[in-house]
Amino acid sequence: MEGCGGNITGTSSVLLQNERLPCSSHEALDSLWISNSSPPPFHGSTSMVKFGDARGENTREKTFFAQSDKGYDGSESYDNCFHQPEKKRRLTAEQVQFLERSFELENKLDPERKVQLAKDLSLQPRQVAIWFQNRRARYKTKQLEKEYDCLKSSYDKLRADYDTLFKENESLKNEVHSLAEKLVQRERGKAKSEPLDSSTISPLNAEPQKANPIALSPNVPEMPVSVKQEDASSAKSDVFDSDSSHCTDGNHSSLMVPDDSSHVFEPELSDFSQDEDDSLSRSLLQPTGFPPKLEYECYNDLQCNSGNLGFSIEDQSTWFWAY
DNA sequence: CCCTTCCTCGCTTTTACCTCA
DNA sequence: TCTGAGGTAAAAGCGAGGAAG
Repeated sequence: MEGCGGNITGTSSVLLQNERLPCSSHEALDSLWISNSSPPPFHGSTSMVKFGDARGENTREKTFFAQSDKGYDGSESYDNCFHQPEKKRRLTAEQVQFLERSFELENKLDPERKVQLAKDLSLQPRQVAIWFQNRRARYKTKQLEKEYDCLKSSYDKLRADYDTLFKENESLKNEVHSLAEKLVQRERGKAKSEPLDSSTISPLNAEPQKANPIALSPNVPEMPVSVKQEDASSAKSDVFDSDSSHCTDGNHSSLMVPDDSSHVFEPELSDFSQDEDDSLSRSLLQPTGFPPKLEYECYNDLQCNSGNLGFSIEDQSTWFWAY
């Protein structure tokens, strides 16, 4: 009964751990092979010499062998040892360490390797296979967690970039807004200084005011209503009419900001002759280069969406993918 | 083409072990 | 110090599906 004594070898622990009948023919052979391996496999290979030397350094290992000792040295008889319902036994730290090293080399088991590992660790080949299976599952979980963290950090970065750009966009829009307001006031002053003669007011002169979105914007408190009314009676543009059909909610003034901005960035209108002024206005008022109609129509919604910085959906897709 | 066997995988259950009140 | 509840990690069970003979 020395095998059940305090000096529990790897083989005896195997007997403890693996008393369940194997469930397949090859496992039956495995079981026979394990129990018939005369020298304790722990001492049979060079790797296991180290493995055996490491024993006792780990408390869990101690626990495991203490339990084994209890099974053999305690009140329970030898028969009880082998006929009581099998209890799960955690692999020892050394066994796990050995399996981990093997897993690092190759996370899949071929039959020969499985048998060899089982032999080295005094485990059932099935136990080795199950350990690898569970280990692969854990590895996969970790990988998923890593991927999640990676994606999350990427998302956070994109989100921060977006917030920055959104604020910048808002700031620029406010700037455009205020400059447009100044421009309207300047236009009003110019209109007052010049006599209101219908013959002198060319459609081109009136066009900036007609196209002036500020005049329609309910968001601008300092609205030059008088100017609007003066011109609107005679110069109510088709643009407004056509736009109004799309902007029935009256909140689309900002859609026309690009027009304003084109004026805003005019050098010094007073330095130009009237013809130059007109031609410049005409060129600046050309719709070419402005976002397509779709964007105008969707701009307000896009703003509410707060996820697009005013770019069209199509633009967004390419814009973000550019990352 | 069908059947059998073996293996892996994903999911679930069971068990051992730890922590804490 | 002991104990029981609760939580967690790991070993093992189970069924589905693929590959090979």
